[in-house]
Amino acid sequence: MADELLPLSRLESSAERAARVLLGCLLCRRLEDGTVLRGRIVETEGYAGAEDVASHSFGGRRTGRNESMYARAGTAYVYFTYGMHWCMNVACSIEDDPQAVLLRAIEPVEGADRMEILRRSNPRAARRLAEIKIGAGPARLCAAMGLDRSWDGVDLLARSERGEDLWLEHGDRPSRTLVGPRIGIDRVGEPWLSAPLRFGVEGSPSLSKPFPTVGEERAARDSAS
DNA sequence: ATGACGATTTACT
DNA sequence: GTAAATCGTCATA
Repeated sequence: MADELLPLSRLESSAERAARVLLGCLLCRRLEDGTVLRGRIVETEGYAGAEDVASHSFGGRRTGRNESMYARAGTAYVYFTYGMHWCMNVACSIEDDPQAVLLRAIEPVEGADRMEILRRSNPRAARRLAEIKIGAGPARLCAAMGLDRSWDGVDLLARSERGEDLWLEHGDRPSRTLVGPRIGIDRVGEPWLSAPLRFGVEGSPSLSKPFPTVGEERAARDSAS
């Protein structure tokens, strides 16, 4: 199981299912000097494609920026936002169906020291870094892994032969999965505003924000295989 | 060419 | 809790 690439068959489905599948998987990066970084994915959000008002691909919108959303499952969609942050998604359907999963948080598994240096290289690095977990947020995740536009469109289900690389591996499945509404989409209306498409690994110290603890959004048994 | 905006984060009251 | 930071992208003209 260890060090095995995630197969296409695990990802090629709906955004909701793929967002669950990616929990526990390892986001892996090889740096220029050969150092390998591994982070366990502990928080994700599904974006359901052309029907989803909160998605960059709502209404079939297809531009230079979001073109990677329309690619085969396993393709990275990395975009720049708020004039200073990078965020990373994984496309999760067939070509031309723009469903994707936003990676919202990782826990360092390997190379945490380099992740710390990478996040400090951000000009707006937090003053109180000790209180902020490495990778606990979509933009913090990209900072820790050193990701930017140059990784947009990369196939995460294959390894490159030389140089830097980025890929996905199997990892320990969460024993329980947290579910809640997505973050930062306040401008969209119902039902998408409160659609339960945010998922988290219960007990992880690296979640970007707490999950709701009442009603139907309470932690539920993970039904993914 | 211009203007509005953003799947965030940090600083500050 | 609220506001600022900061700029690539897209829609409009």
